[in-house]
Amino acid sequence: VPTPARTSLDEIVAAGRSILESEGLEGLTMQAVADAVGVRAPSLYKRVRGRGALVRLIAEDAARELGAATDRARRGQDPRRDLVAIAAAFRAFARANPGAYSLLVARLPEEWRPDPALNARASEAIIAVAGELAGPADALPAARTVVAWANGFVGMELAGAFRLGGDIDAAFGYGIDRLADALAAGGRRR
Amino acid sequence: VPTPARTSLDEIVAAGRSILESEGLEGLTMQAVADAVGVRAPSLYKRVRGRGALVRLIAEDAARELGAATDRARRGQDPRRDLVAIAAAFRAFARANPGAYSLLVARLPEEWRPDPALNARASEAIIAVAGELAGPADALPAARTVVAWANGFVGMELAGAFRLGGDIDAAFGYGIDRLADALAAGGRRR
DNA sequence: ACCTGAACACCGTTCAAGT
DNA sequence: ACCTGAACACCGTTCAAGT
Repeated sequence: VPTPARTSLDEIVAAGRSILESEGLEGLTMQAVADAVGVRAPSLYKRVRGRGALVRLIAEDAARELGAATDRARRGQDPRRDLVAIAAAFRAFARANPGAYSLLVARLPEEWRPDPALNARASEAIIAVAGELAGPADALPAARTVVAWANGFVGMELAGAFRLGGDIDAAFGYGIDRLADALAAGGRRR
Repeated sequence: VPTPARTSLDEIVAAGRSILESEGLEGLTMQAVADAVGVRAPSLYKRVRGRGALVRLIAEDAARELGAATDRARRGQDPRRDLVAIAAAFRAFARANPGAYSLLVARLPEEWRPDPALNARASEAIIAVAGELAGPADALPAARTVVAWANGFVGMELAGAFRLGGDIDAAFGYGIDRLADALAAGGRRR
């Protein structure tokens, strides 16, 4: 007599993501997830290979969401406006999902890391726009400069590393403006 | 009859840092540290409050080292040269000490985090130079832009996030050049 | 004063046994 | 086909007992 399924992979991933946000990565235990979905811990292994695989599924779920958010921010008319809008969407996602965002940038064991293709997809929009601003020859280093800045800014903000006071929103605006100027100037130089 | 000390706090921190680099943060267990210094795990608690405190001591040790390295890179003659040199020193430290560097930027429980003052000290040099380039009015946001970019770039490099090929060294050079241009231009505008 | 074994509560994971 | 309790190896940490 087959036992009816009492949970699902989607439910497990969603519960895990919620626990990650409220309890952090150390709080994301198989026991906590099992409790949340109403099952005993060993049962989780019917649907996930283990904790590392669950972490990875959560990261991939978040990467897809981040990619969709940055895509929505891009309108395709004015590259500079798009750059600002994508950066804002990126930051908004990280602030709304600090646990998941940290997972996307953390140095984790290989098996825990999200599919590289998904991570690439999450920076697709910003790469395209950076290329439009800096010119095709500099598209890749320009995109890397913007993505690195955005990742670093948001990461420091989440880590509470901006401790000297001042207006963080203004610093974000200053940064994206200066970067947009710099990429456009670098492109014109050729 | 007092037992002679068989290890020291310095030795424990050094062993912990070495294990962090070779085995990662999950591999940094009290057992592994105890083995490395030739003592049983409970003995470590005579010198460290617990694993979180040890992680914090390691992070603070690394922050001091990073601060010293960026200080050495700054000569105080040409701000633009200094900016490039400091960024290079920053990146070199992170590549030589990826485990410790990740600790400095990771989102960790409050008790594990290094003393904010030490973290601030590690970015002191870059803040001063960014101020010289961008002008006193923009010193803080300018410094934050540079530090965010450097943190983000190095973090992505360590996480293996640059997967589209191309020359990573060139991208680093491109970024620092564009940022130096942009800060100087932003300052002149006033 | 420092070190140790034993113990406790907690992990992740496996697996035979249940339905 | 899915779920479970029991078990195993491993954590961090405490503490009484040793020297």
